[in-house]
Amino acid sequence: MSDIQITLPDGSTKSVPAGSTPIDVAKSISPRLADDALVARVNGDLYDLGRPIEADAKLEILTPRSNDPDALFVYRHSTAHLLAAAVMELYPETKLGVGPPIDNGFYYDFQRATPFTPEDLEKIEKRMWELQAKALPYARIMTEKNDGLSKYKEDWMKCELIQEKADATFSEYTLGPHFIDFCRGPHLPSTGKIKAFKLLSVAGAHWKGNEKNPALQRIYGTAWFNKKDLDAYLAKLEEAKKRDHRKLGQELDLFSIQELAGPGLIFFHPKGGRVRKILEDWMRDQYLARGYALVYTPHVMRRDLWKTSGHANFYSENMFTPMELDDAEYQLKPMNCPGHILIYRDKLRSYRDLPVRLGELGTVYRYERSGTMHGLLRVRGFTQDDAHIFCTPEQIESEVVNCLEFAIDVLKTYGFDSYEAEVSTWDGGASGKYDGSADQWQLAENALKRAVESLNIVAKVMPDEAAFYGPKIDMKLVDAIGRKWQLSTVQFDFTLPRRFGLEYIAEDGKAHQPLMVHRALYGSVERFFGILVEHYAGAFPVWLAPVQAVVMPITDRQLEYAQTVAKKLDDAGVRVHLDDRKEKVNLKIREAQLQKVPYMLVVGDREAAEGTVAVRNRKHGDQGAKPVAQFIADLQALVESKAVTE
RNA sequence: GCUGGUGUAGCUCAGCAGGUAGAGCAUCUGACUUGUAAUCAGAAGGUCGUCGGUUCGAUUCCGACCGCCAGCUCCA
Repeated sequence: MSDIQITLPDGSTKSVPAGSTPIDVAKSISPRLADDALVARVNGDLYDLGRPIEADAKLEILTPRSNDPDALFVYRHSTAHLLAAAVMELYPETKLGVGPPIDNGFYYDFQRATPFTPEDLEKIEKRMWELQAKALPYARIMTEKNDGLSKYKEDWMKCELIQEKADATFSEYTLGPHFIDFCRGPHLPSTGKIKAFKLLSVAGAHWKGNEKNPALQRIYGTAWFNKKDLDAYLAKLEEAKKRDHRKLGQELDLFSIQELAGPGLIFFHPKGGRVRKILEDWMRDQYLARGYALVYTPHVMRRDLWKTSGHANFYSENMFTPMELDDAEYQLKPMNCPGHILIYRDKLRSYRDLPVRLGELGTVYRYERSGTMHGLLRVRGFTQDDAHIFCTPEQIESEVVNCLEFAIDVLKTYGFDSYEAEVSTWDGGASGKYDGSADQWQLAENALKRAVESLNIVAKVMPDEAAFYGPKIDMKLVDAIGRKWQLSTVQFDFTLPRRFGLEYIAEDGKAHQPLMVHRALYGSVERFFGILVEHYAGAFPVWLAPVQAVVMPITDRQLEYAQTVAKKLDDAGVRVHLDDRKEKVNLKIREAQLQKVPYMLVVGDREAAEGTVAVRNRKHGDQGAKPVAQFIADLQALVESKAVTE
């Protein structure tokens, strides 16, 4: 048998007989490596440790310490198989769907007449650990397609997959005596390598994600290389639960959703309203400072308008149904763009007028399917910080740059340090599903890419992810606990200017069609508000806090002094509340802490005599006494700098 | 919309193998004048999501609907 050359990651080579497996090589390097090995990467492809290598190759042995996302994926995929094997032992009549790894874990889809209960999950998890302890091998078997189909005749979903995806010969993996799965692999050598996992939930799903297909039961789980990582992840889930804006929204009395009014419709309470005003004022001021004009457009408009814009056609399932009025049909607006377009079109525009930037905090109504609403994040009525820019081809690059700078400013202002950008482009026109000319797409996509470059933004290009009416760039922020949220979007639109026949008179004296850019930076004010609540866990920075300070007299002897303190703060523009109840300070402090008020100002006889307040900060506790004027000045400095620490 | 779960006082929750409900907090009243995370006592508060069915009798069992939750699908 001839030898082959194996090149290792450090550049060294090893000569081994052809047909050697990665685990053979690992053993020859060190027993410990062989022991830790999970999976191999051979010339960039993932291989089972026991799969022979036939020719010269680059080899990398992946272990938990490799910190390699592919290794974790294989690990989670194998855990999904472990789940399925346990289910098949306990409930042999179950039909198997698919079981892929996902971010943080895995799932497996099953079809079974009776639903899995939480108790079933416990039973399954217990069985999984039993199979884990047996260190069962994941064995790879090669099968002829025809044999495979008859082997899986009991499992219609697997047959469908084999029909669609399998080559003439395909791989399968067994795990124990009761489980075999059509699967590309690779997998861990044995269940003994799986050290930390937990089943999390069972939820409905449809075969191939199509709701016309049969409903399946999906069991979700999470899996990690070790218990510490698992515990850290579970702690993160707990933390996310604590930050849930729906829970905090109620506890902090920020907003509510009323059953009598309908789902997906938000009521901002006084405290939430106070914060929202700050967000809105900031945004409107920025619009004016950055050369946008503020406009207001109606909430209902004739259906004819929505026919012209095309929304009555391609967007109708997202619109509230029309209402009859004076023999005409009217419809609530799902978008602000047609309104802004009507303002643009209301007079003849010269190239000298461009760019025209029309901005509005426009409340739109969209029909969302009943099961899809989620707190403030997914609603039926929401307010976009929406602007439309009409410009010449020469202007688009600088307009895009301005939008992106603005978007980054939003992130910085609200305390988000990290973000990601995605440029979504078309397919080059191959499918015909995109509107607009190749010239337009090229112009716009180049402008987006150049803008991103000039600002040193790292952006992923997403081919064939554009809207049908134009390319776009989306910004995603990363919050305090590492979650990503889609926020700002800047989108070109080649369709609406044509549909509405928009024009400007250029230097050549002829009418040209302007380019149009949609852009929303908060996205939706409601949604952004929700993201802020979760990011700050309800403890808004001082400049955003609905109540910035609570004055707490210790006894009613200091009531009068407390009132003068509160008045001074109020006069200085501080959002202050006077807690003049006949209650103990301990209680007042506790409640203010729970309400996450940044400053508690205790006033007793000493403070009254000295003209001071005893400052307690929600995070740092007792800060000692300060003259009232000093406290005001300090707080104003925090507000002025929009500080996120206090 | 689909699958599964769920819905008891303002909030968090207990209870009921079918005999019209209970706690803590909040609210109200009274007492306590209190120094950095809950003072004490009393009172009041619910057509047990809605409608219908079974039953002598339903908050409890059954059905439909509505809302909420976890997902699917979709998306700002």
